[in-house]
Amino acid sequence: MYVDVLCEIGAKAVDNIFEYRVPKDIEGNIKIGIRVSIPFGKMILEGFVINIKNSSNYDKDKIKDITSVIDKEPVLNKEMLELGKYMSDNLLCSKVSAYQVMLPKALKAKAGTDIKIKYNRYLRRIKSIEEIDDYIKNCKYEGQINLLCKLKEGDILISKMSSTINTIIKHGLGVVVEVEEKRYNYTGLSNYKKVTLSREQEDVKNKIVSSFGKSETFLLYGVTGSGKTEVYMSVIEEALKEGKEAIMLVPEISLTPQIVGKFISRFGDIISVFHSKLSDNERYDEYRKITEGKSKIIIGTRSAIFVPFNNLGVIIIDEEHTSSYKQESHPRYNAKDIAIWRSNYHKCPVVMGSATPSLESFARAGNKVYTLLTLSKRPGSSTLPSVQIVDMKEEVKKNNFILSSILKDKIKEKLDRHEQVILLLNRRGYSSIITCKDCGHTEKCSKCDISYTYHKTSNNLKCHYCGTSKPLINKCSKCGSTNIKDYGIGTEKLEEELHKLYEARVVRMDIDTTSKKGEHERIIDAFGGGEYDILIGTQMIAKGLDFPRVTLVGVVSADATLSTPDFRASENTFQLLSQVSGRAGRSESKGEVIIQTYNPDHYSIILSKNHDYLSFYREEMKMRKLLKYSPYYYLVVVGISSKDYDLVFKESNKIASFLNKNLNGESIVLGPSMASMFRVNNIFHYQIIIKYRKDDNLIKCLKFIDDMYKKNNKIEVELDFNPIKM
DNA sequence: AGCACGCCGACT
DNA sequence: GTCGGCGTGCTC
Repeated sequence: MYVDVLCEIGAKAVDNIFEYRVPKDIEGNIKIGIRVSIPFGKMILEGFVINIKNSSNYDKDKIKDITSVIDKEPVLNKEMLELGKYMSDNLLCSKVSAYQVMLPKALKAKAGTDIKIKYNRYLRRIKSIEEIDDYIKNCKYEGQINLLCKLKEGDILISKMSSTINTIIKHGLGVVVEVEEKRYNYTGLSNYKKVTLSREQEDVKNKIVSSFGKSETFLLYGVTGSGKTEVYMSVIEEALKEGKEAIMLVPEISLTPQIVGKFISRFGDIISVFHSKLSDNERYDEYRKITEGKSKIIIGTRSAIFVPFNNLGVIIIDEEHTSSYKQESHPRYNAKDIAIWRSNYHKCPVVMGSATPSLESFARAGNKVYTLLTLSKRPGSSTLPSVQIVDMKEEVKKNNFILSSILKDKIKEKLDRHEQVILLLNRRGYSSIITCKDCGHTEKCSKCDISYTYHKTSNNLKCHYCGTSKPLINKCSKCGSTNIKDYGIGTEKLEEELHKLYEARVVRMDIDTTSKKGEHERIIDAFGGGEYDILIGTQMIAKGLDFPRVTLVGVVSADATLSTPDFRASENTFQLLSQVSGRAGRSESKGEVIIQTYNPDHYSIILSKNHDYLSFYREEMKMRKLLKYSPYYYLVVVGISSKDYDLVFKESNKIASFLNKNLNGESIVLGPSMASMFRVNNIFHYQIIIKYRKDDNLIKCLKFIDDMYKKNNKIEVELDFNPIKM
């Protein structure tokens, strides 16, 4: 007996089938989709059995025996094997990576992984920030400085000990603590009551339920607060009644504990939950509940789309417009495409819901590719909040740099009435640019050419791209002047400003305050429970939160999103503003929203004022048509990167001229141009953008390029179909 | 990914 | 003369 094995190594050069012989005594244990241990060169690796056969064409003297069979039952079923094939053919990703991404870490092919980690070790600070800074001043080792700067920000997860860590401990600056990663249990909301659906909700539900057994994609366009979650739950209930299973994707579960709470209250323990903060063990536990048939519903982020249900009844994708459904690293898949593939396989409907659908989805609904369903009313008495736009150009003249007069007054008014306020500022840290007033030099990360962000809490300069930190400098690194000024407002500075202006209890929520597990929920619960008056945060506060006592939402700067170098900047701005506006006035009291901007005439801002999605859609579609962007054209980004600057430049041009010659006349090849983050971690990035409608040569050409550079390990070529960030 | 093979600079 | 730098290519 012989087998085709896909080995664990992700490198492109090894992403091929290797043939092995199966010793007689373990033949009975071999199944397709099972993991095996194999000798590979001088190593012992793991791999997936992709095929079983009786003979082999490979040189009889060179073929080796399988070492052992790892699993009792296959980790990949027939559907997963087919899906992996589809992914590697269509995304041009490596075959192994397609399979690995479907599995929890405990079931991935990876020699030496024994998922039994019960404790995590952290390095914890035991001296004050000032004392650490003093030590850094006399320290000349970059590794220590970087680590100490991180230590000032909080505990550091340690994967293995190093001399750097030992030195820090020896000097009494930190200690190693072992923390048990507790099971992350969601408790159901005790006060949750199943509500009766409105007429409109009932209609929508019936349309979805009547498509059970068919592969159909619905776009559920429902204004914020129109009760999409209730519809999802009753659809899932119907699927369960038919003995089927359901997948529900959400943008980021720790952002939406309230939704999870509702589900658990209604459906109990037949739910598995997947989110980014689960430990490997916890994820494996949740996964096993599914493979053992104990779970019928999975609620989770992107990767939950792969769970091996055998009798899938419905797939729901909430907030379908969010970028998190697209994976931004190696198998660059979009969970929405996987959902549609699985819906074809299982003959079940897909429901994508949003108050501000992506232009792509809404256009498909217009072309009847998706079926449009609408929820236009907010059930009960709550109404959409009133939105006011403030021109910050005028406010600056009055010396109001952070908060406008009107926003200041409104905050005061709400505080006096003991109501709550949410302030959104899509930029973390204290200030975003550190500039020398004498020579104009801006402090930038030495590896990435990105301006440092100053974090006052830890007194660090931090590169938001590569994550390295160094202490704040007090003189210009170019001319030595001490005349240094910081510009730009981040959440930390906003917090400080609020403390100056009001006697209020303020809580800040951004990556820097929520990196610890469970911290997210703690802040949300504490704010919801009235322990704070003002919640400030980055866009992570915009999604899915529901606080009845919030009557004012302030957008401190709508321009941060609008000015990103991305053709979706307007769309993202409109979505963010609409979404954050929906946080105000979730109950009887009418909510108010104040948007501060330097671009008060921009259509994405004006139209969000009236919650006018349809006008925004029409306006933005005109731009997309004019500029030949999605959804009128499909996009592929060919990313070319290398440590060698000259080589990237040369090869990028080669690739571009090859594409120009070989693609059909209708496709547009742009570039090569420097990527928006040209140098990150000392690697240079170029990109070529291809816009196309239909091009039979496209996949062939890209596959050719991909194969060609598989052999070249000096240069990395990465293909991104329908990119979200550019 | 890891390891061997192979071709050029600085040392006991 | 050799030791060792890491560039290149292979692994069923």
